[in-house]
Amino acid sequence: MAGVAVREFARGGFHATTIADVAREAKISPAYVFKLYPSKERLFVAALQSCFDQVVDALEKGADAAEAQDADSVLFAMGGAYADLIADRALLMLQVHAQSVAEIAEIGDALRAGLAKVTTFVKTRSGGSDDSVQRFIAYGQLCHLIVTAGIESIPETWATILSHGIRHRS
Amino acid sequence: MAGVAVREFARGGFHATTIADVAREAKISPAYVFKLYPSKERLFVAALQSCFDQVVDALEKGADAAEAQDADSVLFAMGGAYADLIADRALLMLQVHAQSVAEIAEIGDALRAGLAKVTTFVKTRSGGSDDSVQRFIAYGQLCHLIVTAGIESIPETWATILSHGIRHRS
DNA sequence: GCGGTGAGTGAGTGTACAGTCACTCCCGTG
DNA sequence: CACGGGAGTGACTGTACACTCACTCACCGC
Repeated sequence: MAGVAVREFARGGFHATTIADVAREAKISPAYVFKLYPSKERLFVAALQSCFDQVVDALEKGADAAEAQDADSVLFAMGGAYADLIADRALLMLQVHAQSVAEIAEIGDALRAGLAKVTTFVKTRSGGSDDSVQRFIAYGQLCHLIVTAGIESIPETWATILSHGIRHRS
Repeated sequence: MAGVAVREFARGGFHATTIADVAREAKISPAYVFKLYPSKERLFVAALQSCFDQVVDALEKGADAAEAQDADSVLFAMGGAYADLIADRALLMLQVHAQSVAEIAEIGDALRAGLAKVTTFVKTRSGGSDDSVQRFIAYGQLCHLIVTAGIESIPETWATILSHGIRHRS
């Protein structure tokens, strides 16, 4: 259910995705969605929490698989794991959409909670400096821009400057 | 008119902002908005173009005011100018909203055009390396995250890691 | 066989919004 | 004065959506 909501909200964002969309994809009636979640906002929040859980999970697996365990190697491995995770775009798009409706109190709170979890995890698991962690997140955000704007497939100079060295699939 | 559209779309994003909102703020009737722009999408695109024009303008003024003219100094000055420009959040929010509705073809095109302009300008005016320019944009995106999620006013550790050294006003 | 309970739904309701169209008003020109 | 046209609008339409509610049905212990 939350998984379906992730995919649907990732496609259309909060406002352009209807409860009927999610219900159809989950093969239940719209009315039943409201039995499970009290409002559209809360359903979105559930999807966002699931999204951040998956991100932290992926980062952890990436870190565990790192060859060396110094901060830079771990951060590098985490970056690779993140790139793999968001290959299908859904988790990435959901974060971007969440950012754009963060003014809705419940969603803003969930977004901050998710970022707190990710940032804290990256810091403690990698043991890197504050600056390294900040840079890790900054390049993650650049990655979001590249994907949402479809920059990776543009051959022009400006596009290659932005996406140089950023890993992605297909 | 485009200025009003920037402010209104920045507040609510594409889907949650109505033509009536923009019309009210511009003190004209909704019907007349459709005389000036053929669709809501095109109005949004006009706002986005105006937004990127202002960004490039601000970067240019910042670069001109830089003390030294080596690449790093110019980039630093541009960063400061950008921080000043987006102090009122409207231009920043509009970019974030644009990212989240970039799947709408006309908007995606306008977004890419804007990014092309900004990136190309930063590269040529600063004369910095591709990597420096990429880093400049990456930290710009981090800045967007900090503002949209309201991280700058959070005293917790994770929040200070993300917003350390990022300039902002008020 | 009966009452209770949880899973699930069909059929609505009220409202809001993009876009349209026929129209008025005003101002400058001949 | 007449009149052409640009600036601007009121009133409408069709549709879509969040949310509600009374209801059904299957399954359980007794």
